[in-house]
Amino acid sequence: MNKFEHIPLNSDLLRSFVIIADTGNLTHAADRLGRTQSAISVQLRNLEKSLGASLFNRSVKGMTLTDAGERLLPKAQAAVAQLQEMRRLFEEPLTGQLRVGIPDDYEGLILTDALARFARMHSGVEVTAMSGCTVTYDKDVGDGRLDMAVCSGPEPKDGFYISREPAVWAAGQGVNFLAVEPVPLAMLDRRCWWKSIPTDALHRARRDYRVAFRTESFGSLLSALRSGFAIGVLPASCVDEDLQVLDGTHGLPPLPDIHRTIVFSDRADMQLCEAMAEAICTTLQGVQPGA
Amino acid sequence: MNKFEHIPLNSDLLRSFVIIADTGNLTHAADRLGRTQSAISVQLRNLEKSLGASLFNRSVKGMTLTDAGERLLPKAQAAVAQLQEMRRLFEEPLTGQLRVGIPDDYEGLILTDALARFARMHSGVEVTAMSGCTVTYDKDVGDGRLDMAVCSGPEPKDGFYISREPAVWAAGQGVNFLAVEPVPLAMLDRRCWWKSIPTDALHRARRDYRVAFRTESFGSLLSALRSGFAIGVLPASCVDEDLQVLDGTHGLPPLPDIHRTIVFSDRADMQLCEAMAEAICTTLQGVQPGA
DNA sequence: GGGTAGCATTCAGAAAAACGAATAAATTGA
DNA sequence: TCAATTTATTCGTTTTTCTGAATGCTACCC
Repeated sequence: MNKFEHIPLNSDLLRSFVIIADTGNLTHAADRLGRTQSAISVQLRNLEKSLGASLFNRSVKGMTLTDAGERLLPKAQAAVAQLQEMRRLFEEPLTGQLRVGIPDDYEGLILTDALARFARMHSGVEVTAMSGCTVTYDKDVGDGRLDMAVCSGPEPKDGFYISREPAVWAAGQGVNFLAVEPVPLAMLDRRCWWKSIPTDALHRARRDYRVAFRTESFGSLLSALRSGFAIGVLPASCVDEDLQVLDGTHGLPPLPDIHRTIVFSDRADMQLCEAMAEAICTTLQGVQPGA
Repeated sequence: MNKFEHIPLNSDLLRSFVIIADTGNLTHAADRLGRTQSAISVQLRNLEKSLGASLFNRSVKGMTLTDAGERLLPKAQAAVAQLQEMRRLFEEPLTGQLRVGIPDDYEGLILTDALARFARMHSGVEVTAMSGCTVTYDKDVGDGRLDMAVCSGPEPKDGFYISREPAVWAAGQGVNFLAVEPVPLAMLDRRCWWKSIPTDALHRARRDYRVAFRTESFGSLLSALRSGFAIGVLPASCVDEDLQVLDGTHGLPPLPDIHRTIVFSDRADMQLCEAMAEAICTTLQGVQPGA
């Protein structure tokens, strides 16, 4: 009288699902879950079988959600978050100091939310945030000037892989750059990968361009694009109703994905880092669906 | 870079926790979970270790929640329910007919909620509910006149053990029966265990009593007690602010627990039964905390 | 066309969890 | 005091899951 099928979903499988969706990559997900790729592959297969629905379109570029997966994701995220929250019920509050570096580009805009969330949850921790360019963080963390840093770029760094999203060509609504030659380009003027992504891509596609707008501030870049003055490269999640995405049909070359990683210092208090990483992941999850 | 401690609680452990709390009995919980008693004992130990808190006071009478357990229970229930809900996202709606028997005592009052919940969730199922006395259900289910029935009584039936709660002596607020002899007793006049519980207990304690109120309706019994006219036996969850609980300090003997079980017909559609059982359990969980 | 990245699958072995059965310890009830 | 109930624990066995390493497949990129 005890053989009931209606057993709740296993939260471990669900967690794997969420992290595969975050990273869009089985291998990275497996790494983050502390499992092997084959184990996660099997887990996902079991989850899909148990639900009777396919959750991901597998491709050689990675895993993208199916409609069913898209429907499941927010609920799964909520469930996992709830389970994580429950653990905090019995934990004593964290204390200490934490120096964290976050990019000063679009992620800087988003991640202030993570800092606020963290401050609300762990009021005993004194956080020093530093907003700067990803490329220097590697060294800052290695040298112990930072405890942890969020890094993003076209190549995943060694560290705690968080998520990825496509980079896209963006322009203001209603503007047609199809015929314009050379293309007017708005770009970030930084000593980092942001600068070279658009020009490299255009070079490869042998498309002629001119730099019409140059700025160090990500906010200014967004404004320039919205105004219809030029086109440029943005992370997909930045595109809102004022912007349109341009692609191959407009004669523009494909762009690499942007990968997010967190790097940690050996000397850091990992409990604090972990809590901050959690806040960051949660914040980014809230943003991703709009991507 | 992947060794993180902050792993969400495992939902299987949490489910075990919820069901132990429901049943108040490791052995029954294990039965319901389709595991052995030793496995559940170990699971609980692991959950407690992982939270760093003790969740149950173990006694030879069963398991009762500690303060920590009391705090965790509602969240755990919500989390498990959420996981169960998620499964429904991908299931096709149930159809068919289901004949279910529910007691016409206090549970009948509560379980109409379960019927309503079930109807809302599974509109394709035609439910026929029958409200009557527990003792006849055994036969009705065995003979196939009912697909399932909720049974309650001072002894657990063979079947799907749901939960238990104490029976208590109750009287209207502000009334003092300490000195009254013989005790004025209000009782249910039924051919079932309800009738014999109070009288048996009083006999054993050699306390003199007289039957001051006799009714077949549970509602009337409640009214009689509230009015201060007599004392009687109620399930603990029925005691509200109009009633007081009497115990040994008032010279009244201890009472047995009331056990709830669901029995199923061999010929019933178990998918439907399962869904109904889930609705019933969820409803009762919502009530229990007030017990 | 060759190299690469990424997922699926396989297999032997290791590790973890549960079984089943038995026993200990504690407490209640007769 | 004895019997019954209930949880805790133990132990050898079985089942399940994961590892690690390898292989196949496919699509993409130079």
